[in-house]
Amino acid sequence: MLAAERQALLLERLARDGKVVAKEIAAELGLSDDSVRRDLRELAAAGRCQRVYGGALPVSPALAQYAERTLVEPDSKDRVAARAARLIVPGSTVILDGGTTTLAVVHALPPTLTCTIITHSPTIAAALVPHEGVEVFLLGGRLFKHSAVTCGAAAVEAAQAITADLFLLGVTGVHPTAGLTTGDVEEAAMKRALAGRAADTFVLASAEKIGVASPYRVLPYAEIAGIITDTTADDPTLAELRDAGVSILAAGA
Amino acid sequence: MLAAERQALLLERLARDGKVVAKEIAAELGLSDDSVRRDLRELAAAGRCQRVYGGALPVSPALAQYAERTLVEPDSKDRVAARAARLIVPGSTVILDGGTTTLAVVHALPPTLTCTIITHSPTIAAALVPHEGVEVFLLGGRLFKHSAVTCGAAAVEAAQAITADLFLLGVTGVHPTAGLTTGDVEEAAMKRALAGRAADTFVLASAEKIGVASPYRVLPYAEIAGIITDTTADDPTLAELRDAGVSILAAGA
DNA sequence: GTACAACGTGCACAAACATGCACAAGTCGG
DNA sequence: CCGACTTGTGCATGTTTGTGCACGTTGTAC
Repeated sequence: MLAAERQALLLERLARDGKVVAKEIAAELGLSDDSVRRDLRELAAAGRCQRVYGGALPVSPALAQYAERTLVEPDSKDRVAARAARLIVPGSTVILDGGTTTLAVVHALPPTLTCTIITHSPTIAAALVPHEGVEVFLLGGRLFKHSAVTCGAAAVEAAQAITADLFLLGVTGVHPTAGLTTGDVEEAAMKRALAGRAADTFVLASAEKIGVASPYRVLPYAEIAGIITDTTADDPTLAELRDAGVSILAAGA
Repeated sequence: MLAAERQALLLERLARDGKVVAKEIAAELGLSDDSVRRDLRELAAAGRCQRVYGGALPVSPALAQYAERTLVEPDSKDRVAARAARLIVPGSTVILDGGTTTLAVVHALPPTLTCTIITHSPTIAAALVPHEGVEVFLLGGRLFKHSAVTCGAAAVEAAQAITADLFLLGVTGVHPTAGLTTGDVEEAAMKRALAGRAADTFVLASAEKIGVASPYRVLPYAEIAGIITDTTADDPTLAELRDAGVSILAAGA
């Protein structure tokens, strides 16, 4: 096993789990603890991870926070994300929205996947670094502290320059009459702009978002290709949507 | 379970529940009360929580950062970063380069600082999220995996749209004849473009970078306002640079 | 004021660590 | 084609660091 290969794997684990325990990895890969420690030391020197007693943590505490959260409660988000990840065809160009659900999509990606991912979330971009085969394009603009994504006029303008096959859209509410909604007007505009740049838009909405309405409308149902949700049997809201002609992709448990 | 991981979890609980009871956490995580108490003591010493009889309470996030730095002995990067942070005038617009040294600058910023920071590093952007008073503008473009910053034509173009008072530039080598250098040609071009957008450019170079030459030239000495480094007495290279008219800012220990 | 819980400290043990060394694989120049 | 050199890996060494227990002390509650 090559050193570079090993280090790439370490970074990947770091991004996925939010931590790496030296001894565990060594046992798993069948090599000495020393080699793993050496690698972690090098990565830390290069500023790509933070060395701690017993293993290593990601550089950005913000990332660790997210990783920790998803680790503690492996919830419906992960199931939805796994289903969404399967929509990404090798070689295609995909726009990834910001948010914890789309971040989970990154963690669900096969490590060997080759594609182009466009995003307006620095967090998503940072999480994609270990994925060697993924070309990442970051949309610039003013950073909105609330959700840590770029929004506003500059970001919308930057979006106009790109075209993609698929847009994975995160929302905070999916409601039969209110439609697809989110909590910030600028974010809504940005999501709308991104939807306009992709051939197909799929909405990622775990069960707790179904039937919920947030203040700002993002898109009409006519402009999306489908909603990915974890199937909690017969949700009445879901049935209502399906009757209205919205395509539902169930993410099995 | 890693010690750092445990402490992160404690902080998370602290933020979520507003308090932590030592005994409860110990039982929940299946470790001794002592370890939890030790962790809480350390966190309290670092100013990240307030120790009380039976557990701990959160402390205002604004105070936390200051205290944290006083305990941990600053390495040369931190000293350089702290000196650089003092160059940032409230209300000004600053371009922050990518890299571990500039990331250290973010950590060295006073929590109450109000300014605008432009960066091409998603990591820097994410780290700035907690700084309420800092307006963050992220430059979009292709993400370079090696150093996790945006580079290339699109990023350079995005840079043309902005203007700043100050640019804090990170390099991998400062050499008397080779000049200011870095390890990637695209990165060098991006750094050059950023330097062109700021009134003043200061180079951040901790001691181990002085006298080192990397493959690609970034800027001639004539175009920078000065170099910030930690003063390791009389480095011959440093003297040579000073003789050549380069302004040196010493970051005291 | 007494009882009990929480606390800090010292100590011993174990785990993780850095370092030096030896060996194998690969590279380069002769 | 061969030998000197470099590089990476694993092992053995001594050192550092974290952990849990025992003990005496301090704070809180009744």
